[in-house]
Amino acid sequence: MARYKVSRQTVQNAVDLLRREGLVTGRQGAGWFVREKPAVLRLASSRLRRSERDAGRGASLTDAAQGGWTLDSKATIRVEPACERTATELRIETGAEVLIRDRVITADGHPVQLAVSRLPRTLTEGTAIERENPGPGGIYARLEEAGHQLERFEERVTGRLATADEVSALRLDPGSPVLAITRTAYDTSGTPLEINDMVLAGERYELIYDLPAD
Amino acid sequence: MARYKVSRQTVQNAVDLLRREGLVTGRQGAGWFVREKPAVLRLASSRLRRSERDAGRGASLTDAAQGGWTLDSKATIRVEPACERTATELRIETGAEVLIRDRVITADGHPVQLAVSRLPRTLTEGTAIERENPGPGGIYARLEEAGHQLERFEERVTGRLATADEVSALRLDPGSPVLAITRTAYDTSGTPLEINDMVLAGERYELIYDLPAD
DNA sequence: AAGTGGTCTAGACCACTTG
DNA sequence: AAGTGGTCTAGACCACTTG
Repeated sequence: MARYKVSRQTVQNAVDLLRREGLVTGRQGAGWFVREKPAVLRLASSRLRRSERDAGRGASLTDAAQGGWTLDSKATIRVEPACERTATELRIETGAEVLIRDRVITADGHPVQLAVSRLPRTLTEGTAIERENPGPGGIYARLEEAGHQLERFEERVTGRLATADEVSALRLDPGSPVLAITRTAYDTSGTPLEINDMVLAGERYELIYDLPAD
Repeated sequence: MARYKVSRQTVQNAVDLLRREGLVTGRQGAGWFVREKPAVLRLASSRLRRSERDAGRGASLTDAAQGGWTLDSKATIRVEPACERTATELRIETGAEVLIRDRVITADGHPVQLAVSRLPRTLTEGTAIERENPGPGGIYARLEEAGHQLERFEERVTGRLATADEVSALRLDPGSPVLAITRTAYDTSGTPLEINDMVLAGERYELIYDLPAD
């Protein structure tokens, strides 16, 4: 204000621009700080390979191994009747039981990803998928053990601004961009087994996809 | 201001929040308007298949066919010496000639994507790749005709906020999220042939990737 | 206690559009 | 001309931190 002879509000607007560009963070009472360039986590597309599951690594842990991060997650498990969207996408009846695994994934202790996974209850009842820790290779390994051979995954990616809930869960600054990914897992008969809605801090992740030319 | 008995600035801040969430747009002198939910353009991963090129469709046109959009693009072609990053990624010498195709892609007349494509000049000299319109199947078809068989593509995706330049080029509201994709095309010997830096209006696109399970 | 950031009021002026 | 949005000044108060 003194240096440029402008009012408080003008400085606030200026510094708010820098905040929204992700360059600085303000802490009330403490000051404005240049933001540390957040290290990029890479989700190589190899993370969904069967060889990784066979080696006992779930999709998230494969990422961790790649980037040198210590990944961890807390899961809340619950059963709910399928809403219309879920029913359509899982091709089950509206109201049928759905197992929901609601996870917060942390990297070196910091929350970096939200993941809400939905499966028809008929596939999960009595399996380790209903436990917080589903064991080596994750839920995909358990599905295959139960005879549901996976064939392919589809990921749909969009970019948008974080909602208020995401801002608080991922400790983002308001107005931060996120990557929203919806992954569907299909078995060899083309039946969807799982839908996973993920939200990632946009600037902390780089997604890597490998695509064949023919 | 009258309804809630608050000051002008307070209303401005409130409405600015809605703007950043992508819900409304302000036009000076005209008013605030609820933003039309922008239709989603889908980039199916099939867009890089050889069958599409053989059918005469480039990657962008395949998108268009899928979503019912009329896609168009304006390209500026230029030759520059390779900067360090480009040289490393294309595995050529710093300063070697690079062909740059700088494109703005429009959907139904509205700019929706920026794409800057870089290829070693040695691959493009005397080919239609150096023309604004490279012909049916796009530059990938021309590369294969010249004997450079494509094997795979790698796409790296991040989410971030639009820069000031991107805001004006894509007619975005300030603070809008974008998807930044860097695609590298490799031939059968594993040599990179092209690097394409794309910037997409985050909320207008949904990227679709297909991943095999094994 | 003094110095930060965050947000607010009241009033002003300019650019743009015509509800 | 009157009504919009955008931005600014000057001053105020509260929450939080300790430069």
